[in-house]
Amino acid sequence: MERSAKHFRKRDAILACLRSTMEHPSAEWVYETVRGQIPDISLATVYRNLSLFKEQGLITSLGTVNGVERFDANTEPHVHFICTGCGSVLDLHGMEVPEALNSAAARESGGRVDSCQLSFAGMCGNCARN
Amino acid sequence: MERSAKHFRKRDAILACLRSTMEHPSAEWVYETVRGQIPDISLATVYRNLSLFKEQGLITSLGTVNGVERFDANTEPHVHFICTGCGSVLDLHGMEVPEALNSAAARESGGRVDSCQLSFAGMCGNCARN
DNA sequence: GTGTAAACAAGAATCATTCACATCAAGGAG
DNA sequence: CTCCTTGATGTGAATGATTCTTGTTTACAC
Repeated sequence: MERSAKHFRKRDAILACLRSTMEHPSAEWVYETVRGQIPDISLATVYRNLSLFKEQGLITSLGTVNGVERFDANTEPHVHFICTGCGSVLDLHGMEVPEALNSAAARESGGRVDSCQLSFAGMCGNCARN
Repeated sequence: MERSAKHFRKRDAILACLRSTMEHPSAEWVYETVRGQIPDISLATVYRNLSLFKEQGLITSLGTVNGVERFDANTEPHVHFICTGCGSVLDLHGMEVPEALNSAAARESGGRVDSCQLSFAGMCGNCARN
């Protein structure tokens, strides 16, 4: 049975927020941003829905940057650059993880490979200048 | 000036512990393990020295697995397999991150690349069977 | 209306990590 | 040897991100 849009107002707003940004945001960032439209949303709702989306495969986690988890609504495999200065995260385009690595990983681990993550860390242009 | 070995007894024990295991351990694991030899070591000392070693480049961090940070005394670039079931981490040998990606990352990010991490996530042989 | 189930808010609880501060050990100067 | 400085440490409190608990609200089915 279809549910009304209103029933999922907040859940949808959280997902829409993630999908409309290139920020690779934290839970806190999503909370602050969604609060602009829906002032009575709570942080627990953001956390609850983020982990739901993650289970459902609608978003992925980049892991933690400076102790806080960062999310990405772009579930296509792609490469990240993480600035250790300011914590910003960029997508790097035009780079593929060679497919051969994936099956080699499955073979070597003796198990099942679900995902793969390639990321570079360093200083972004801004932070490198300071 | 050289310092006596005794002055760094605990610091050295922490580093030795990291170097003698393939566990990719957490701070807690290091604490419990070193405590076998040095019962009066404290968890703060473990944390303190781990972040010191990290600054000095003697160890690297894998990032967090299930909310806890994991360390690796093998600073050679290599690939990891992380089991999302039991949290174990394996080294995958015979895989290189193509060098071309590194310079492409530096170019695209407009900054400086310090490190690179490639990891696969999935279920290890044991966990996949359950 | 009544019942049901999911979504939610608020705040408490948890847990990894860090901090503040007092203490201790080692080495050098006198 | 005694004083002094320096860095390493233990203890316990503090922090901060994340999760849990409980009671409330919402939308829908009957």
